[in-house]
Amino acid sequence: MSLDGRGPAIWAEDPWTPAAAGRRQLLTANERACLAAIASIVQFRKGEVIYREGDRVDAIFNIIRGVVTTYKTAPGGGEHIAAFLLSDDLFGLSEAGRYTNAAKAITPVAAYRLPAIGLRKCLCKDAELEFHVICRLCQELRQTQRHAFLLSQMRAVSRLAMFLRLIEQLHISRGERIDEIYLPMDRSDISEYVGMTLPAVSRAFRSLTMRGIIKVRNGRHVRIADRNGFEKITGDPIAALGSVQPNP
Amino acid sequence: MSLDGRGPAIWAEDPWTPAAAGRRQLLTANERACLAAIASIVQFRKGEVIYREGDRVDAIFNIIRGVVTTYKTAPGGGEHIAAFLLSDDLFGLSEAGRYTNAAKAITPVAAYRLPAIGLRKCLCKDAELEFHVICRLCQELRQTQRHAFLLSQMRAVSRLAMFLRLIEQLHISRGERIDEIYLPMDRSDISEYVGMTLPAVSRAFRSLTMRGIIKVRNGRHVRIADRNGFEKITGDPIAALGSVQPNP
DNA sequence: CGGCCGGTTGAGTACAATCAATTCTGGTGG
DNA sequence: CCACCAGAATTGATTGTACTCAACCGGCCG
Repeated sequence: MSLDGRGPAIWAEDPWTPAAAGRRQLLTANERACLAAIASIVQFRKGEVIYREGDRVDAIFNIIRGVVTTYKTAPGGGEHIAAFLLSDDLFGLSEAGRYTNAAKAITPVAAYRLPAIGLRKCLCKDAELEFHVICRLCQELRQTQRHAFLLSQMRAVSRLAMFLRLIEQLHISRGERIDEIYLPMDRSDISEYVGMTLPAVSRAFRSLTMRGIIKVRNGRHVRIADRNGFEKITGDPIAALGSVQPNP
Repeated sequence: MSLDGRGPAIWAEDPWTPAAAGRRQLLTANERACLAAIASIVQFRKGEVIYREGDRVDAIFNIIRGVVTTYKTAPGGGEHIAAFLLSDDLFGLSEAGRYTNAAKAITPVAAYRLPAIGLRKCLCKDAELEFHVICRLCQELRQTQRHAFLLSQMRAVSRLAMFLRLIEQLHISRGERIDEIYLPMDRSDISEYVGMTLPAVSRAFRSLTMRGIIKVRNGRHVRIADRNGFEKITGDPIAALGSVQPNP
């Protein structure tokens, strides 16, 4: 069991620190080593199912590289993607000892596998570590709330624009330089995340493109061409804070 | 500052304990006293706004009695309700020192107000307490994921049925005996939670009623008349677990 | 009694779902 | 290198659902 030279990693902002010091590595070398001691490294092929909804929880995962989705199957048979997870993200949320969602790799994935029992021991020993997990959970919760907010929008273009903003923020919060948003998932994944059909996603892309709001290259690279119009659609709270609001 | 005789309370299940021991009080008398020491009790009238999105976070709240909603305002001006919070729930999620949602009381509310600084000190002193907060956050996260799942449904009746199931589960997990689901919120709140217009909610109620799936009394009391039909619509995972799964 | 609020109902319309056909793209093998 | 193929993505035509706007009920309170 190689340790990849470093060990598990958790990145998050402290939700209570006002100075947006930005996302940073939360774990000390010590903590990473402690986690590494119980972890093994696992690999998944593109498209491979990692676990199913309702399976007994034996482990939590910490992504090293690649993209994972968690998802649920609707009564009608349709799939609903709950989240896209990237490197350093955790997944394996459970309820009463069972996974609440299924998970699958949508790219080749490498991850640390942290057995639940060992992890729990680590947590109870280290209050600092626990606090970091709390920070990460808060971030996860905010992200899921944003997802729900997106889904509550009635117009398809709003949903797609908000989706693009979410992905953009994801990249930004990782400190990646971006003039262009890279979409690691295909259109079908997007449609399952934003709660529309695949053709509707395609049309929404076209609508935004033809209005000059975005420019699409290669299907997976999107550039915000008209930031103003874009924010008018998404109601970007960050921009709203930054820009002036003289008379409400 | 009275302590209400007991002090702050957090209820949750341990997500990793398979034996569904059910929801229970997580805090020891000690911990409750510790929290009580920094807490004050606050009251809000029905309809009163507790804080706004983007306000500086000075405190987290723990509900004693009453119902609170957290919500966001959409670009178009519409409101989106992120969650309904009941007694013993926590609210005041923050990002970079600011509230991520607004909060308002939809009934008269009494709550403990826990200053953020003091709370943080309490947390870092007590690994046990932190673990309980983690349990609670996981529960919150699951709830929000279910909300997103609900919102991803395309048919209005599905959304409403799932909403009713959510509220039912809420009551059940609190150990309340229920033959009838009580809705503490009005139709407008429901519409803002399930992402539809108010008339659409009304029609969905009527549709379920006329199909014999539910019976409505007084607008705020709903009984599941046809549990089978109901679960066919919601795809109840609990029922799915309860039913046979001979070969996984 | 009359206004007000929460809730329901009705008519018309617009948007996205549906089903299906077509184009585009990347990868493979001749 | 190009032809071919399979999957992804776009486009088209039609239908249906839920939004929109507006009128209407019924209880509650002044």
